Amino acid sequence: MKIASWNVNSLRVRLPQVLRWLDTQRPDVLAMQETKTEDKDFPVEEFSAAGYNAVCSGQPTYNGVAILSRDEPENVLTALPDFTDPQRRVLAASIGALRIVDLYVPNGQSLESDKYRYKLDWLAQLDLWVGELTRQHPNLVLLGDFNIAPDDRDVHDPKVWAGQVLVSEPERAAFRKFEARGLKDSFRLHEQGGGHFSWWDYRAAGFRRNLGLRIDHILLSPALAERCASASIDREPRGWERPSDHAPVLAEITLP
DNA sequence: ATGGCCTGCAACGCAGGA
Repeated sequence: MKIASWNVNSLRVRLPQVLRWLDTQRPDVLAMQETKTEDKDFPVEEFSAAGYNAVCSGQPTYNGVAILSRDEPENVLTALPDFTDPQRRVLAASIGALRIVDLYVPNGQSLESDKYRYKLDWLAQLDLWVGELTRQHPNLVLLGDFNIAPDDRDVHDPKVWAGQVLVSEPERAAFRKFEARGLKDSFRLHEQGGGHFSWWDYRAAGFRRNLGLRIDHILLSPALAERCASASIDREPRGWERPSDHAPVLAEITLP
């Protein structure tokens, strides 16, 4: 079972790349973020022709999440429970034996911004839900753009980034709470070194110089972490013409 | 070289991202 997450930064612009990537990698599940596409405009038929079911939760201009899967998605949820929010950032679906929860965590903008407060509140509400999810679903996958670099190995220049949004201590503490609930960062099951990133700034030749952050993650419940055969970041699409600023991240799980 | 880009919407600049 190959599971992937990709912040595509506009599905309208990136559809050809997503189709190309699906054709190459053939993941069983692809969770996308920042589709920036209303549900009525979602390219269901293009994905169907590629062999994928699709569920989506979008809005104009901003945010938007979607899950593609080879098997039929069931029990779809499109919001954090008990959290009123017009922003489309959450999509959950059961696919085969797995509960998939696709997240586009708020960016936060800066520590002084109202958007940072919103991010921390959002993460606190998510944590409450994750508590329920871990009890209800032994095969839980929590994945997406977390907009958090969990530790300094995940930052190209920790001194430059110290204390800034995406690396600040309250955000990292929120990430550790998911781990305290038993979820495992699949990438770190297989790689302990630094210098592995999932996002690079469009400016300053960030990708060429590997000035990036690892902020896209696939978290696995203990039962799935035991069966995680590999985890990786596919840098290739970041090198394509007109790329997303994020790379797809992958985890392979050997189901019985 | 200490700043550099991209997207959508609208309207010919802005907000937002990270």
